[in-house]
Amino acid sequence: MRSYGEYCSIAKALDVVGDRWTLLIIRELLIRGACRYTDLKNGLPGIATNLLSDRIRELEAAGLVQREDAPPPVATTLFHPTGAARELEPALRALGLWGVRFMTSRADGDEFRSQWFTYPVSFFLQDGDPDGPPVSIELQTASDPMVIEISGGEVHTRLGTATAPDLILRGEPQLILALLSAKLTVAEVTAHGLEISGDIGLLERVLAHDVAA
Amino acid sequence: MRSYGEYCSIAKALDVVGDRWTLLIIRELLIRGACRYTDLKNGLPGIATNLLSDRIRELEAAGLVQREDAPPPVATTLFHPTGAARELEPALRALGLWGVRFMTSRADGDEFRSQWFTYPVSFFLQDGDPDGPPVSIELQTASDPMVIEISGGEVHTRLGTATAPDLILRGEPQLILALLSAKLTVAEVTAHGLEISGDIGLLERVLAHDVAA
DNA sequence: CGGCATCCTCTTTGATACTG
DNA sequence: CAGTATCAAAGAGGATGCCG
Repeated sequence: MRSYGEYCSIAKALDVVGDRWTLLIIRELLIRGACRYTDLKNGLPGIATNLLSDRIRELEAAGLVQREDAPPPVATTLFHPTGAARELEPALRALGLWGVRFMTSRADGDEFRSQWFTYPVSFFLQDGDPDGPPVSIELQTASDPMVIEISGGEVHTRLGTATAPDLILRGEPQLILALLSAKLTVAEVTAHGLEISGDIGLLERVLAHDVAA
Repeated sequence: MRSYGEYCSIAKALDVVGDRWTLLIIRELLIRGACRYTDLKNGLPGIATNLLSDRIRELEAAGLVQREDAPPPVATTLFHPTGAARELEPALRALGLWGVRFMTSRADGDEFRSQWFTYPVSFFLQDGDPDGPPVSIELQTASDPMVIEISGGEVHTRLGTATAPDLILRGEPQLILALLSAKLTVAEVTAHGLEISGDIGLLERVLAHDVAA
């Protein structure tokens, strides 16, 4: 990217991460941790492969990505986010929170990946009963399954399935999001086709009732 | 900007403000409030005038800017930031804080405008003595003069001069920044050419000693 | 298959000149 | 003051080829 040539910390930050796709690459690396090239490509639908390779190299040069030629059994290149990249998390969180306003409907053709639930979950869910038992919620969409684990006051997410989820939400991501953000009620999302099975009362424990969004 | 086509709030945010120059236009509007076209152009050195006019129109369409054809005596168009634009402030703050790491030296040819001090001042200064008397610090660089006003626990900045500043800092912005961020001492910045006059002890009151940057 | 590089087309940006 | 108009240069997108 061509520098803005401004002695301003916002402009300097954008000199490094303001290029198209760059912040989304950081998003994938922060959500998923070290990724293979193919993981990144899958998490960034629409990116041209030459652009991805260019951006990775630029991020390496800027010290935001570290490349590791992993030996067998991995036998592939892993791209790690560095500390400087992790320090961008507050900026990504702030942008993501601001962008929630555009998520009420899903544009035709918009791609979706389960891991993108990570930020919204962190915005909208909290453990309302830190002393309660550990519970898990499985999210099933057209993308990979994902699990929200609530335990001891902490809310975590990961790709994968739960062995015995306490609650399963199955359907369109925008319905799951409407439910988690309390924009729609259980009755409403069910009417729109979301399949809910398990301990519905669990939602009371995790829904944050004080989000400024 | 071409949409990323991803159902992710970060991608959606970048669909709106991810274009080159867009966040910097928001920066100017948030720092200065309603601006004339010429103010924006002056605060965005390097932008092509056709791009500025394009971006303003896009921001208007997105509901981040409101145009006002001010009647006399102003007799010019004013561009106001909307509430949605103001809600981007946390994102700009986070990016600006991250970008402070690139401010230790000033690249050759980097432009500077006094109002860009606003965010760094908010990062690094605080009123350590909320019950103390109101004081003001005037910053004099090659750009317009600027005033930091400390009073009742609050720190404010504005373009302009103070009638009787308690402290004047005059010299290169990177030296002022090094002083405010406590990267260099008074003795060091003075040795590098910063002219300091007035109540130096005042710095003790305002330097935040606990910034995570 | 994973990690690119090349080629080509199309879009966006930048620089400058000009206008009501 | 607040833009348009024009044109060259850079960047993005898409397809495909290559090599371990």
